[in-house]
Amino acid sequence: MPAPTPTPSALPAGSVRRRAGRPTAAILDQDGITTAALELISNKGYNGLTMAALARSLGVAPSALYNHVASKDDVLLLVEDHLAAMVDVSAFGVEPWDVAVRRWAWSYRDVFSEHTPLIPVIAVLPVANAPKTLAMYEAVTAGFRDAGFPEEKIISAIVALEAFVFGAAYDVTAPEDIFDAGSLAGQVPNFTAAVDRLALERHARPTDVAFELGLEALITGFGALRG
Amino acid sequence: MPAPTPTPSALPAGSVRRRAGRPTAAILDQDGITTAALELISNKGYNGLTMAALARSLGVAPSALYNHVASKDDVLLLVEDHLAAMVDVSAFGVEPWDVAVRRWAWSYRDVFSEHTPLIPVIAVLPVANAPKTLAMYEAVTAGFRDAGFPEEKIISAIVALEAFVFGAAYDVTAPEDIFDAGSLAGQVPNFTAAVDRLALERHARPTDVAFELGLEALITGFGALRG
DNA sequence: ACCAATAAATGAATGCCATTCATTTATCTC
DNA sequence: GAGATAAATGAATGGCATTCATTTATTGGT
Repeated sequence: MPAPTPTPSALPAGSVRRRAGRPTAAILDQDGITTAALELISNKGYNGLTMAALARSLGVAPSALYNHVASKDDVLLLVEDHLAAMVDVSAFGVEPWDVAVRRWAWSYRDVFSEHTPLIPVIAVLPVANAPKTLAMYEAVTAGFRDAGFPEEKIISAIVALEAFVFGAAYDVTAPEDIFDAGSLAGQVPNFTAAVDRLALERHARPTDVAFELGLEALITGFGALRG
Repeated sequence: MPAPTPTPSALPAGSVRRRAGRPTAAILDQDGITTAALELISNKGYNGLTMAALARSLGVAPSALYNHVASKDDVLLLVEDHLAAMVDVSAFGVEPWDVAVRRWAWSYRDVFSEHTPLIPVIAVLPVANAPKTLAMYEAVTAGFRDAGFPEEKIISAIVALEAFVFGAAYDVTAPEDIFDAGSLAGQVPNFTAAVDRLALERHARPTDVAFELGLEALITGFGALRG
C-alpha cells in the first residue's frame, strides 16, 4: 500500500491549492459573489444555491464568503438588487403614465417569476441596503408624481401594484394542472366548469391572461386618482 | 462506576416510554398532526415548526410522522387546507357581489398574513389534495357566476385577486421602516418625499390603506365585466 | 525601516434539519 | 392460528449555514 501522501493531486480540476492567509489581491468581493450566485441559480436553480456551492464556484472555502457577506440572506439581497436594475422603468417620464406602468409591471413580474425564492426576502428586508431597488422606486415615484398623482397616495399605489406583481410571479411558476380537482371534481361543479371553460380559450398562457386582467383593472382604477 | 443501566429515567417529563411496534390504538393521524402543527406555529412561529418539534409535541418519534405524511411539505399542505376553511366565503350568494368579494379578500389576506411561509407551497401544489381549499374556490366561483360573470373570465379574475391577496399578505409582515432609505435618502428625493407624505396621514396601517386601494380598483374593474 | 493592526483566506468543527431504514409488535384478515 | 399489515422506535445519513482558531500578506503609523 502506498504511503498516504497528502499531495494536492485530489484537488478539483482547475483549482489551485492556496495557502491560508491574506492573498496578494483579494479574490472575493460582493460583485463577484453576486455574479457567481446568479450563474449558479441560472444553472442549478435556487436549490443549487448553497454557500458551499457558491464558494466552490469561486474557488474558495465556504468560510471565506463570510468576510464579505453576513449571511446567505445577504447574498439573496445582493441578487435581488442586481435584478431590480433589470426591471424596465425607462418609460416613466417618456411615455404616457399608463403605458409606463404597464411596461414596468410586466417586466417586474417577468424578472421575478424566475426568482420567486427571493420574494419572502424582499418583502421583509428594508430597502436601505439595496441601492438599485431604491433607484427603481425613485423612477416609479417620479413617474407617478409627474402624471399628477396625489402625493399621499403614490406609495400606497406602488405597494398595491407590487403586491400584485409578486403574487403573479408565483403564479407563473405554477404547474399547468394546478386547478385540476382530480377525484374531487364532482364536488366542485362550478369551479370545474369554469376551469374547463377557460381551457377552451387557447389564446395566451392562462397566467398571462390573469395578469393582464388584474393589471388593467389596477391601471384603470389608479388612473382615475390623478389630478 | 455504576453499571450503564439503560433505564427510562432520562425521559422528558410527562412522556411515557413506549415500546416499538404497533400500539393498541393509532396515536397519530392527519388531523392530530395538523392541530399540533398549528399549535406549534402559533407558539414558536414557522422556524419552530420542525419535524422533530412536531413529533415531540405529539409524544412520538420523528420517524413516526412519516407513516402519515410523505414530507414536511405535506404537513404544510395540511395546514394550508385547514386555513382555507377559515376564509370567509359566507357572503357569496347572500350579499351583493362586490360586498362578498371584499369580505372574502380581506379575510383571505388576514388569514394568510400570519402564514406567509405557506404561500410558496400553495402557489406550486395542485389543489387536488386540498379539499377545503377546493371548497373555497367552488364558493367563490359560484358567487361570480351567479353575479353574471362571463364564465371564461371567472378563473382569471380569481387568480388575479388571489395574486394580489398573497402579495399583500407578505406586505402585512413587513417592518414599518421598510421604506426608510437611510443614508441613500438624498439620492431618491421623490421617493423619500412620498414616503414622508404618506406617514403624515395617520388614519390606518399603511399596509391596509394599500390593500384597500388595490382591492377597490380590482373590484371596480372586474365588476364592469359582469353581463 | 520596522511593527502593530487589519484584511482575507483556510479548514476543522458545530448544531440543526429532513429523511431513511431495519426492527419490533399489536391488530386484522383469511 | 398464521401471515400480512400498520404503526411505532431509534439509529443512521447526508446536507446545510455558520463559527472559530489560525495563518499570512498587506497597510499605515512612528
